[in-house]
Amino acid sequence: MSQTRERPPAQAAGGSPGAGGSQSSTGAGRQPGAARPPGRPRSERADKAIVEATVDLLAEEGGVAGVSIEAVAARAGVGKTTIYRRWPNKEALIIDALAALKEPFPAPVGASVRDDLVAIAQAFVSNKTDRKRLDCYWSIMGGAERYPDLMARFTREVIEPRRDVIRLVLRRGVASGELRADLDVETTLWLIMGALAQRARAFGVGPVPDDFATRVVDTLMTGISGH
Amino acid sequence: MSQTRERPPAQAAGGSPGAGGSQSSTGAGRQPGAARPPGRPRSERADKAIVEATVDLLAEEGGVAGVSIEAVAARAGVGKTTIYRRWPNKEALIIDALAALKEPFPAPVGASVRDDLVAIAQAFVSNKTDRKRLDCYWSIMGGAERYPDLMARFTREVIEPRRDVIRLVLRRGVASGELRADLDVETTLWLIMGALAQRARAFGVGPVPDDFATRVVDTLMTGISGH
DNA sequence: CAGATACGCGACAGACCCGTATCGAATCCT
DNA sequence: AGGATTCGATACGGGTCTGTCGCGTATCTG
Repeated sequence: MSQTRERPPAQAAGGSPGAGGSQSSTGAGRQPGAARPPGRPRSERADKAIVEATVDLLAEEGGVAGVSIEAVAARAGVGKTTIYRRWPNKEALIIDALAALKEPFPAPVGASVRDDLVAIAQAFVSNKTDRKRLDCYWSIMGGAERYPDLMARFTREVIEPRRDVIRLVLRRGVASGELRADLDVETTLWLIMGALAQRARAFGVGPVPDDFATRVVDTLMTGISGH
Repeated sequence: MSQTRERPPAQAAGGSPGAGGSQSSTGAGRQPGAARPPGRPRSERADKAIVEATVDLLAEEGGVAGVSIEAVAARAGVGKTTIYRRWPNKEALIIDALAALKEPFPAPVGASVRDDLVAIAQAFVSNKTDRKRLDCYWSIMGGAERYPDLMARFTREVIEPRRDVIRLVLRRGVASGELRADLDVETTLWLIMGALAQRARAFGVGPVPDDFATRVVDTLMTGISGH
């Protein structure tokens, strides 16, 4: 869906590229029966540098508009040619680069649903990778009308899997009786994610306090009603 | 804080410019004792058109980067000169233009705190002006690191006053006993605003359903705990 | 009326970016 | 060795945007 140049991808495209990265520069994921093409193989090092530079820029610049191919090339220490040989344009590059943020999220199994939710929420606002993910989220959602495909794919491949983790925890809570039997899972999801995402972005009122995750979960657990 | 040109502002700057807009093109808010400057007065019509075009573009383009002076001028049917005569650069223009979104929000006084919250939440996601405000919010927050002054001022002058309305309702609920005596007002605020803002931006899952505001408030009121 | 200023329009230099092309050097296979 | 391909670097034409300037016209004051 991204490469339009002559060569076949030779790139991640579904697999987990960051798994090994071991010895040889290539020869790992080669198709059995497909001969290696002649000539110098593409640099995996360049692949990684480009994707990382793209994600970093997206997170820092606060918008797709701030990511220019030239800036990516400079930051990755790579020629523009090397980028255009792999992706036809900026949007395709960003779409592929976002796959770098996919790495899923193991559902914690702690003493209680409350503890699990707190653990997830805590990671959401304090973990470094999660923070980068969140910055990219804001960058993409801000320009969502401009790049709907980008938003759709990011939502499907990065956001939803993480929401699924919370869904799982919530359903487990319903099953165990820790949560209401008639729980509105989706609305609860919006409440949790919304509060965390919004608060994490509001620099004006200072950094996210340590106990914020706890307060969110507990307020939500208990409810605000007086009875 | 914005105009650097020779002339004094002659612009809103604190007042409510959209109130009258009645007959004469000027002569309304003139200082008693200060003589009117010679020459053709600045067009109020251009003022309004520029500000409106700026806000619209900010909401539509999904980012500060998408607002160019040239686009604003074209959309407002105005020469670039007319803009540069009033504001020194894009950021100053946007800062002033956002004042157009200030109009506060009367705290509803309905039968119950729950009804008030639902009313506010409903307006938040369905009212047209509120939707534009929300789009601007996303645009600005996305590029918050790039334009911290812009975000700070927008937060202070547009967002916080509206949060204050909800704070008031929540405190009223605590006083009347409808809400818990030990309510964590700020966290509750993040939960409500976060859920609404996030959901309103997630086009991928369809438009905001009519009952979303109700579900958010009720889930929050009741809590999710099983006991 | 004359003087002062604002108006919309278009031109301009400088900056940035896109996407392509070309270069010599490097890397891989046969 | 020789052919194929990629590498980073650089240059290019074409586009958009910025902020300034000059033009002829419109509007207001005295």
